[in-house]
Amino acid sequence: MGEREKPPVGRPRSTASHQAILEAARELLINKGYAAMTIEGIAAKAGVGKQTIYRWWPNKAALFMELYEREATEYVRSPSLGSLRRELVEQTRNTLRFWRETVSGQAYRSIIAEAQSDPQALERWRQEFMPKRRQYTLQTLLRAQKRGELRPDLKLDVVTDLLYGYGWYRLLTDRLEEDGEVEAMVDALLEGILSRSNPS
Amino acid sequence: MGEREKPPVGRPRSTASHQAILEAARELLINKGYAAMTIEGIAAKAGVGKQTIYRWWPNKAALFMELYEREATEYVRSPSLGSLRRELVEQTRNTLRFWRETVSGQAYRSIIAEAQSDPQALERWRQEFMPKRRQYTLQTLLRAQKRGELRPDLKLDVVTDLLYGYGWYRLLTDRLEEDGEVEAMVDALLEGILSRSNPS
Amino acid sequence: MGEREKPPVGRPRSTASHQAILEAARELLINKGYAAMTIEGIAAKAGVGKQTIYRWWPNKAALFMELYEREATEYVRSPSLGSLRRELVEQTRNTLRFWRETVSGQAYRSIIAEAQSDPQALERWRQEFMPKRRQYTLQTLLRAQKRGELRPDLKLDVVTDLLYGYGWYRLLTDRLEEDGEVEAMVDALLEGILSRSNPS
Amino acid sequence: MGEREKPPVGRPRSTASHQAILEAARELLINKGYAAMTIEGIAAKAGVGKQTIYRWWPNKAALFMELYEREATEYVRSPSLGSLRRELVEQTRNTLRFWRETVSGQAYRSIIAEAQSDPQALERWRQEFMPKRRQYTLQTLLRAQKRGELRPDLKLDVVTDLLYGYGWYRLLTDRLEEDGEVEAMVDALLEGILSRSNPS
DNA sequence: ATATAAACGAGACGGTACGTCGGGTCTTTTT
DNA sequence: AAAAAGACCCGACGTACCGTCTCGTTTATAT
Repeated sequence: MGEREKPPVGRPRSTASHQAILEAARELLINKGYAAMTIEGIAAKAGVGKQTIYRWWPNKAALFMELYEREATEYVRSPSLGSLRRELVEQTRNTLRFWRETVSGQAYRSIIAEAQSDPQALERWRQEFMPKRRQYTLQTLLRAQKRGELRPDLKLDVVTDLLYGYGWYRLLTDRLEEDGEVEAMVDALLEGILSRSNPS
Repeated sequence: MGEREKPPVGRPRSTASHQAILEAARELLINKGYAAMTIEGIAAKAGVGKQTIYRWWPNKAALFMELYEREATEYVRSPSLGSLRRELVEQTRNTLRFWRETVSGQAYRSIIAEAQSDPQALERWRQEFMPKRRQYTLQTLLRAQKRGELRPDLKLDVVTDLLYGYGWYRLLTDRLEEDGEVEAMVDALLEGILSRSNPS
Repeated sequence: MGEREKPPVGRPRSTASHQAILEAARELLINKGYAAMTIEGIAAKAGVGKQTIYRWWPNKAALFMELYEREATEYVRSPSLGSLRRELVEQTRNTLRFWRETVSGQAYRSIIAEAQSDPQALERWRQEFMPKRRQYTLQTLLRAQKRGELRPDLKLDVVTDLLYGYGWYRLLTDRLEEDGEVEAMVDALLEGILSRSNPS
Repeated sequence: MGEREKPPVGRPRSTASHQAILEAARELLINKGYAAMTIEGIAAKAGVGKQTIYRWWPNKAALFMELYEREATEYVRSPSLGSLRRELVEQTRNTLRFWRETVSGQAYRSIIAEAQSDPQALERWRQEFMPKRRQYTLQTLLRAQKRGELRPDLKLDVVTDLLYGYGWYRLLTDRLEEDGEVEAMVDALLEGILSRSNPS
């Protein structure tokens, strides 16, 4: 009945190498930046054969996704704070802060960049990676909708696109510094930009 | 008083080569995609020395900006259509269509990608390139604000970030196909997402 | 006591590539001449990455020394022919013939030429290459000296310089054709040029 | 009847440029060595267009011959010193010293080298340049032969080859330093290398 | 104990593109 | 007509990584 996992034969994967590779990649990224973070360099720094990297990750992007996942969950959550406004502000600011303060934020830029010239990578990423990230925002919106705070006909995916797009745009144009604009953005989105006296 | 332009000495820049380079780059991009569009390849196809390319453009990104500018202006404008809603919908859809239908759209993705690993390129780009693009959206918003359609306290830059972010996000996740979501997005932005009966 | 050869690690050197490189170099030299025999061309013809050449030879000169050594030993020896006169004539004519008839002779000119603008190459060459070549002449002279044919106070290195210099001079001025002058040269060297009736 | 030199039309050759080119070439040779002495570099240093160099000299070798000729005549002569032995020793040592102490000696190595890959240059050089150089040695030998010092059947060209070959060999293997070997060489050549008691 | 299997480090391999350098030519304006 | 300036095409340079491919070695399970 239940799937039978036949126990693996042969030498098991070396956790030491696994760790060394991720650590070397991380350091290279911090110290030299993305361009200088080559597979060749990672292998050398980690004291590992190149093949060992290629055995476990198909490319750099995949390697970085692993780095990213490890750090992201600590920063970005979907907490209940009572008010949707506060929740969205908090969530957006946390995301920008995460990108600003950790290596993985930089990696994220790199992953996005790399996906632009590699359709397969982009597809894989859209399938496996993005939904996990978008769910936090979607959950928040969904809760609010259930509370009756949101217009019932609203397409939540579109709103998520707006919120995510805003974040990406600031990330990719390197404008992650803390300013008051996140509140203004959330306010515009919640209330709309039209003047109430003159609904179009 | 008046600037004195001393006439240039030496062989003048060859417009033929200039054109040939841009054309070769364009064709390579169309046929083989961004990754295959190498400086080496462009030079060969254009019948030009590599040095001639390096003499006039510091890198591929710069070369593509020139390509992009040429095509973009035909697609994206800031027309007066009476209603802000119609203008924003039109503008956003035109932008997505431009990216979808022309080579330059693909190039745009590449430029964004490349800028992520080259801070100088990004800076240059933010200075020289982005304002020219953003102005179309800003003008539209400004006109509406003058007509009294928009809340007077609104930060137009924040709204532009939202609109531009939305576009980028769809571009970079390869979701440029025509769907009804642009209208929904503009509607959410104009009217806000909160239910009216229950303003937060 | 016995030397401990630690077994080599990693992929072993490919003899096929080694051979292909030498063969390609040889053919290019024959067909197109020295100037056209570029590293780039050799790599292409041999179906080999450029790096593979640079990994094993520091420059073209080194590559050719290997070619040269292979052919030279068949032509130039230090045979015992009974008479020193016959031995020197034979040896000198064989050398000129070798240079005249084989590709390596032409290469030799090129190596000499290249060494003139590369002090390190010259030094390496003097250390590793020249002694092997000079030994054939030196052995011949040494045998004769032991037989008592030569003046016992003679500096054999100086005589070798004279003989080798003569050969080089004819090589480098492109006068390798067979003529009677080798015998005359050896005769002058053996007997001296002074008239016996009037020793200076 | 008499040849009519039609007066030159247009801007006359600039002696300033001519001098500047030679001087720049000389300095580059001294300071950076032959490899770094490029046409490009000479033009830049002399403040001259490359074309101006190509207009007057077909290649680097020709340019250096001009440099060489200027200096050589001061060092190497064919003086009468009474004894052939003294004359040959003096002449050979002067030649080596000239090559060792002046820039032109280095240039000579370069010219020889360059001629190896340029048959036309070699031919031109053998016709125009070498006879002028060889005559000093030939004159010395001829005087001695007339005095009856030399074996009357001797081919003087062969002896000149030996002497010149010896010099070239030391030049090209970078062994120009003063040692006692020149005397030993001349002695071997004059007296022969065979032991008198046992003529072969 | 001994086979079998997989992962490992090391490093050579065929390639592709890089960015630079210099050669020799061509095209301007200036002298 | 010659000069300076400098852009042009060309081709080779030596380097950096890519992703793949042997090797000999190590570390497990299966017999």
